[in-house]
Amino acid sequence: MHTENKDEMRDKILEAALKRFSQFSAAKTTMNEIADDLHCSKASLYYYFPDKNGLHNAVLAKVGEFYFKGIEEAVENMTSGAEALRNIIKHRHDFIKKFCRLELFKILKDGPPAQIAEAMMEVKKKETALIAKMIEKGVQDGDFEVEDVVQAAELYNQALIGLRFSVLEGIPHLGEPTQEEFDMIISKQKKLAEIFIKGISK
Amino acid sequence: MHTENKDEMRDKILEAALKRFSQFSAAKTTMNEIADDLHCSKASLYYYFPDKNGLHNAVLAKVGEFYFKGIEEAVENMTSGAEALRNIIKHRHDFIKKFCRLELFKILKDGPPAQIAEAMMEVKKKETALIAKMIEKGVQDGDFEVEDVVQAAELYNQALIGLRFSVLEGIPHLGEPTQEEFDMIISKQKKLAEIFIKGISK
DNA sequence: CTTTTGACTTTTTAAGTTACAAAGTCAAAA
DNA sequence: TTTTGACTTTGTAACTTAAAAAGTCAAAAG
Repeated sequence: MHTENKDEMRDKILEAALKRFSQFSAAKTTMNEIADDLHCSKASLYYYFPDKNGLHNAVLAKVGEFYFKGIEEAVENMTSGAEALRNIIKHRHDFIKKFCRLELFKILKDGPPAQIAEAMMEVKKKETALIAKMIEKGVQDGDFEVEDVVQAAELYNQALIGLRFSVLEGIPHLGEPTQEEFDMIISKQKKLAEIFIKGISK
Repeated sequence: MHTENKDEMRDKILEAALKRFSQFSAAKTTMNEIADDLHCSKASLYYYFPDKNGLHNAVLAKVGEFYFKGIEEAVENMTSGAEALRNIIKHRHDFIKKFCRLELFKILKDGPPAQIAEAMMEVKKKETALIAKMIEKGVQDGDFEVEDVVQAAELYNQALIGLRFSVLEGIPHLGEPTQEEFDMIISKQKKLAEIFIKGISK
C-alpha cells in the first residue's frame, strides 16, 4: 500500500474499516481482515490508530459527522418548523438503515465505555439543539406555542426514538429489525409527529 | 402445611412465590425455598403446578389481573378522557415500582417463551382497548377529534412506554432504574401526555 | 380417594480449563 | 518516516465437570 501522505492513508483505513464494520459489525471484523483488504500489514494499522477501539471510535465519529451534516442542511433550508420536524424521521431512518451494524445502540446497552458515553452525550445535545432550532423557527413564525423550546426538542426526540423500542417490544429481535418492522416504526413515528406538532401548535 | 381445600393451598403457594419472586426475581428463587417458606415439601408444589414456569406464569397472571382492575376502575369513574389518560401514568408507575423484579420486561427481551408471548399480546390488546375507551369518552364529550381511536390509543401507550427506554439510553442500567431515573421518566411522560392530549383535542 | 412426602433421577448452570484466534508490540527493513 | 514479519500477550469460544436446582414417583398419611 502506498499513499501520497499520512492523512490519505488514514482515510483509506477508515474507509476500509467502515466497509467491514457496517457489513459484519466491528466485533466480527479482525484487524487482519482490514489489513488484507488494503493489501498492507496489520502493524500498519497500529501506526495510524492506537488500537482497535480507537479505530472504531474514529469510524463512529466520521459517520456521526455525516449524520449531522444532513440535519444541519435541513435546518438551513427550513421553510417551516413543522416541515423540518417531519423531515427528521426520514433522514434518521435512512441513516440507521445504512449504518445499523455499526453497533451504535448495542454499545449503549452493554456498558458505555466511558470514552464513548461522553461523546454520545455531546451528540445528543447537538441533535437536541438542532431540533430546538426547528421548534424555535415555528415559534418565531407564530405557528408554535412552547414554554421551554429545548425541553420540547428533547421530548420530541426521545418520544420518536422510544417508539423504536416499544413498537418492537415482545418481538424477538435477533439483530436488526426487518424491513416490515422498520416500516411499522416509521409509520408510528409519523403519526406521533403529527400529533406532537398539533400539540405544540397555537 | 394444612389447608381447608385445594384452592386455598394454591393461593398460599402463589402468595409465597410472589413474595420471593418480587424480592429476588424468579430466576434467583428455588422451588425448595418456596417450599421451606410454606413448611411443606417441594413435591407438594408440583402437585399444584406443573412446573416452575407454570407457577411463574400463574403469579404473573395474578399480578396482571390486579393491574387491570385498577385501570378498569379508572375507566368506570372517568370524569373526562383527558384526565383518565393522565391517570394512567401514575397508576402504571406504582405498578412497575411494586413488581419490577418479576422480570416482566426481561422476559420479553431474551426471547418470549411463546406461551407468555401470546398472553402478552392479549394484555396489550386489553390495555389498548381500555385506553381507547378513554379517548372514545373524550370524542363523545366533544373534547377530542381522532380518526382512528384504537390506533391513537396504541400510539399513546407505545409513546409513553418508549420514553422509559429512550430516557435511560446511554445510562448503564444494571438492573432496575433508580428513584431519580424513575422521576425523570415520569416527568417526561407527563409532559408528553399533555402535548399528546392537546394534539388530539379539538 | 386426595394430598403429602422422602428419596430418587434428570437437567441446568456456574466455575474452571484449555486451545486457538485475534489483539497488540517491536526491532529491523524499505 | 513508514512499513513489515515475526513475535508476545490477551481475549474468547468450546469443553469439561461438579454442584445445585428442577422434576418424578412409589409409598405413606389422613
